[in-house]
Amino acid sequence: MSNEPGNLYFRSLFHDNQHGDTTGTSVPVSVAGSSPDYNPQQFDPSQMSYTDCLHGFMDYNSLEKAFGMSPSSSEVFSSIEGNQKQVISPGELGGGSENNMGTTPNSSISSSSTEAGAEEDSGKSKKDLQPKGSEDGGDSSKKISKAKNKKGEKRQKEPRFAFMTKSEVDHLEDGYRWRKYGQKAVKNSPYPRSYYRCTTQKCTVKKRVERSFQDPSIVITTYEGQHNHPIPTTLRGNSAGMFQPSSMLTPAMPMNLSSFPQEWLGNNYMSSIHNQVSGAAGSNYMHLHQQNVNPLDHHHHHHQQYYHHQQLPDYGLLQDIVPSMFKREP
DNA sequence: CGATTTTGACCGGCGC
DNA sequence: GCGCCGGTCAAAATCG
Repeated sequence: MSNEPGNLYFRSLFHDNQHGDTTGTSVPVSVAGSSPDYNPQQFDPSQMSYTDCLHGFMDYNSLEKAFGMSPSSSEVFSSIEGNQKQVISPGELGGGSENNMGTTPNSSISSSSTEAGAEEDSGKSKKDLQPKGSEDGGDSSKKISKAKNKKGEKRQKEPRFAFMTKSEVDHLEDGYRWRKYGQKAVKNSPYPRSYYRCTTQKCTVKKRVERSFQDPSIVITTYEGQHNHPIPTTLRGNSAGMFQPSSMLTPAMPMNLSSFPQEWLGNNYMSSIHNQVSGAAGSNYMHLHQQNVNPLDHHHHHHQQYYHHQQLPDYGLLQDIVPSMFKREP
């Protein structure tokens, strides 16, 4: 299914520059600056716990362990794999906001927040119908001989990491070079899903990009695998500069959405989580609430992040692994 | 002219 | 076993 389970970190970004994607160096980053309660100091001491957890968690080795990729701890989450069946509740997506996106698509999170009924239309008329065999003459030669992986390792168990981004552009600039290798229609969605692969040789990282069928302004990006090379383009984000809310704009810093969540989970991004995500630790997802964006701020580059996590097919829930980070502050 | 995108076919897993 | 479906391949088209 299209909405396959996965840990989804929902991030919302607002950029005024339309289609600045390929240039990629001007994506502004703000850190929850518009949140009324924003208080950078509150995270540092108290939230150190989950930040710390994330650091460990996002470390790749730890990630493997935590997700049961190493044999020693695999059984820990095997149960989680078994019972995850839930689907995102559409209503939860950005429930608090009104969809006033009509004129200012880049300034507010518009959640359709419709009920599950949205899945109806579309879907029909897939062009994927059977290949009409024959005609055309000699056919058989066109078979694809894929290199078989040697026995045991069939399916890749690469960790997948998905997040949602409110963006007008489908493909977000993250500093890496990607080559598109496929596109498929998503079931129950009018929007296609694109498949990208890192162009660096020997790098097997893949990436899927699709637009939410519920809220077209939201892009769901899923990274798979781990880059084994530095970012080909320029600089990377540093947590130092972005930590202070005053420096909402960090023009020199692209989004740097790497395939690794540690970069932005490890630093101040957590503050955004803490502030903007309201979720029940017991539920399987967290719903987002939108802080009001006042029109005056349109000229600012608001880059707000929301994290929305769902279930992962292979690795279980993030909150199950690191429950502390999903606790709501009283 | 090389690199990338487009796009239909093919593959393999899964459910019926 | 067949058909659906998500994912991938690769030839053709397009881009820079």
